[in-house]
Amino acid sequence: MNPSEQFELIKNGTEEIILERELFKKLKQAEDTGRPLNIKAGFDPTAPDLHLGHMVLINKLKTFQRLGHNVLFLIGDFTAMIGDPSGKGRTRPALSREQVLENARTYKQQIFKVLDEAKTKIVFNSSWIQPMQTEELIQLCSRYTVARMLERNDFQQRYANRQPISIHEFIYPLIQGYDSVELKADVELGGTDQKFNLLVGRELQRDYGQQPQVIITLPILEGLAGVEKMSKSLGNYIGITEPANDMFAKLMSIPDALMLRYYRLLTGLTPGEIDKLERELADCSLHPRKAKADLAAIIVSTYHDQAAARAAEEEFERVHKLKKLPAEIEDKGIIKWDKSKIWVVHLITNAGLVKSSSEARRMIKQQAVSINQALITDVNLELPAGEYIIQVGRRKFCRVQIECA
RNA sequence: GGAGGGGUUCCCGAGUGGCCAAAGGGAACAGACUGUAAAUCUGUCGGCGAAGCCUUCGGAGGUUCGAAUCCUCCCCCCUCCA
Repeated sequence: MNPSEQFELIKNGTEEIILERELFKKLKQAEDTGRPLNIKAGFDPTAPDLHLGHMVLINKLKTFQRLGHNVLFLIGDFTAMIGDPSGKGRTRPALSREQVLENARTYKQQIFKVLDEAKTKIVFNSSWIQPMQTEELIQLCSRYTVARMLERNDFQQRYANRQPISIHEFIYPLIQGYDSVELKADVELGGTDQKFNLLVGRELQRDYGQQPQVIITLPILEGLAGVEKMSKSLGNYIGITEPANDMFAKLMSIPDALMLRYYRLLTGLTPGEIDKLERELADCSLHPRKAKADLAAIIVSTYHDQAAARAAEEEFERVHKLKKLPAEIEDKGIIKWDKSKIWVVHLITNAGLVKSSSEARRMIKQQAVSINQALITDVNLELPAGEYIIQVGRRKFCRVQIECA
């Protein structure tokens, strides 16, 4: 593939490339010299549970690998150690060496679902930052000024709004930038929120006499509700190791308005194909539900396989369209009860389908509870011993056996 | 060292003695409808076998018939001045 074709492929779905002509030049250089580019991307060692939000970036790394370049998968174990409170006021506990390595292993298991292991090098920034002498660190700090630091958007805002900025937050971008120097990165990828930090890397490389890295920022993916960014702590994420059924169902629950964005950022369809989808949705020749189911199927087959995706779709139809019981219902085993009958409220609470008896009452009142496929309307209902299939809401099911005294 | 602002139910954020289990928004959950766990509408959103009772508003005491609200001490966060 010639450099301009490569360039277009890389550019697709990105937010910004700084600078485009430098990227082009580097691609050309790589082509001419046969030396692949070093593509850097940094990750937090504390969150080995990757979700689709991470995959926007990882997919882009994959694109580079397809084009023959090398990925430097940087685990920021040192940076995480000093913590990045950024407003949250919570210092992270330093992870032990073993813990970091363990997390790195989990990363590998996940990223190699997509990335090419042979073209990926996993590196830890503690290996060069840790041995750094205080003197060196101070020298590093001397290369940047407070005024320039305050250019960073969130610093600027926090400063203006009289919100705290800790000193070490200034060191954060410096170390991240220094990583690029150490790795001689040609390109660094990051979310749009990382733009400033990525730019520091450029400056520092120039300062250390290296060719500055090209920066590529990628959009931040919104989570399930479509309002906030996808993140584990907000609980609005789709993990890439989740079971196919859950993945499919969660994808079906995203707002329609988010669909095309997911297509664009997560599926690897070409811009042309996505434009076509958009047109078809607009003129109603493509049903939104169909479009979303296709999206879900594509994504599920990426992290599982096509058969799993098909099965997940069938299961989804069965439960949500035909309102039938799912193929597999969790068996909660036997519950021993010391009375001759069990009160429904206790039954569904003990089966673990609701957190409290108040919630159980509410669910019954809201006509959300069925036992053996029959709607429960009486909060005071008592049931004898036996096996029950309980359903709460549209998606919580279980089978349980009750043994009464 | 000095002056001031603040800690509220998952999150944001009202509330300055009873009408407060605590406004409003977000998230979440349920029902209806549908095209799906979209959208929209409606409802729910501390606990208890509940017309009643119990526990919550940074922590510990106190004032009061009655406190998230007033007082005392303590912890934590922030800003400004030096």
